[in-house]
Amino acid sequence: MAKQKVDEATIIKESLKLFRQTSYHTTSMADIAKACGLQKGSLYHYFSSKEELMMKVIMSVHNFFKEEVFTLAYDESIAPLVRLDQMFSRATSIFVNKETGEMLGNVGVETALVIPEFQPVIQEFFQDFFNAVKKVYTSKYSDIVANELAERAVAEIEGSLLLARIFNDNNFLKNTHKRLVARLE
Amino acid sequence: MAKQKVDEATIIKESLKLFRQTSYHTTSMADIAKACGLQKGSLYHYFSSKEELMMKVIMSVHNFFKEEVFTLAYDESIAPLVRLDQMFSRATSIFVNKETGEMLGNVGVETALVIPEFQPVIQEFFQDFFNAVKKVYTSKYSDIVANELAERAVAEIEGSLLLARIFNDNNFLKNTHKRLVARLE
DNA sequence: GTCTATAAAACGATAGAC
DNA sequence: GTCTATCGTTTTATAGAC
Repeated sequence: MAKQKVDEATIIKESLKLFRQTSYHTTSMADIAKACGLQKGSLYHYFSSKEELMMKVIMSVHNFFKEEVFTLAYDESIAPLVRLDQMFSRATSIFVNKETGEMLGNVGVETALVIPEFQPVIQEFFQDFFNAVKKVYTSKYSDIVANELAERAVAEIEGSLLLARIFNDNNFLKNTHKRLVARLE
Repeated sequence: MAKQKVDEATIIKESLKLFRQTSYHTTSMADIAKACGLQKGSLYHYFSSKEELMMKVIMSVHNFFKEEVFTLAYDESIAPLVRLDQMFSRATSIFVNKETGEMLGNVGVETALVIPEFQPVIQEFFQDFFNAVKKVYTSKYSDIVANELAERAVAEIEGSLLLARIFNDNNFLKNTHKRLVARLE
């Protein structure tokens, strides 16, 4: 047996990095292979197609957010304001990070529109995001108001993320974080 | 001389429609030619490359917004609240329209990250958008507050546009429009 | 010898460009 | 229509661990 150069998790991580940097459609299997130190054909030992690889990347991002971000919303031992602050802090630092950074916003739309299989899993990510934010707002507001605030928060975060990337300026994210937390005070 | 089947404006319009529907990178020159009833080679009579075509599409969208949307912000004969309402109404109806609909958000990021030439022109669009919104808020708020509100408004609009496309539900846009106008009341 | 992670080469399709 | 490049994918072969 040939010595194993990489494992599946490494390929997913490298793919995420590339998809985030240069989008799904402009990242080739050859690019991914090169980043992993493999020949592109060898990738098919781990994944049956580029779409299957992308699907696993999406699920990997979703799980990471579940475990590292969304979970904070449900920790009743922490005050709501602190929970929200921590959640947005973590999300922001993940988004800004060039390695693991946000991908499901821009790349999500890019792919969800063209590859129908991706749409439901991307929707699930945003639904979980929304639910987590709403949960915290519910501690202070009625269900209907919490719903509106959560919808607004997710939109604001994704929009400021888009502006941050277009203007190459992370202050858009930082300002949004501040505003969202202030809304709970 | 052979009869001219289409003019440049028609090609730009058809390209915009396709880029919006299926993104820049998955729309081929053959797709565009087909939509125009041309041979793909004929497109190079009008544009030297796909990138040049895209650049003209971006500028076309920008001009359309300048003339149809942003201009409203500077019409002092109309009350600020009405101006803002009209601006967001028009922007929303353009975004929702499948023909001319918004493109510089999602496709903007998709291309700006990969093709550096696009970044400054996409930035200009958002700067003009921001300036127009800020101008209206300035009638009621201090410069610093108007600045913040405008930044927030643009982020919210772009974010809700993203959610509208991912969930295939235009209510995200309608709700955002309502909230933004209410903020001026 | 068998299994498997890799490389190498080549496939058909399609891209942008002329 | 043709060209060249490159895409995602498939196939074949090889290297080394059990």
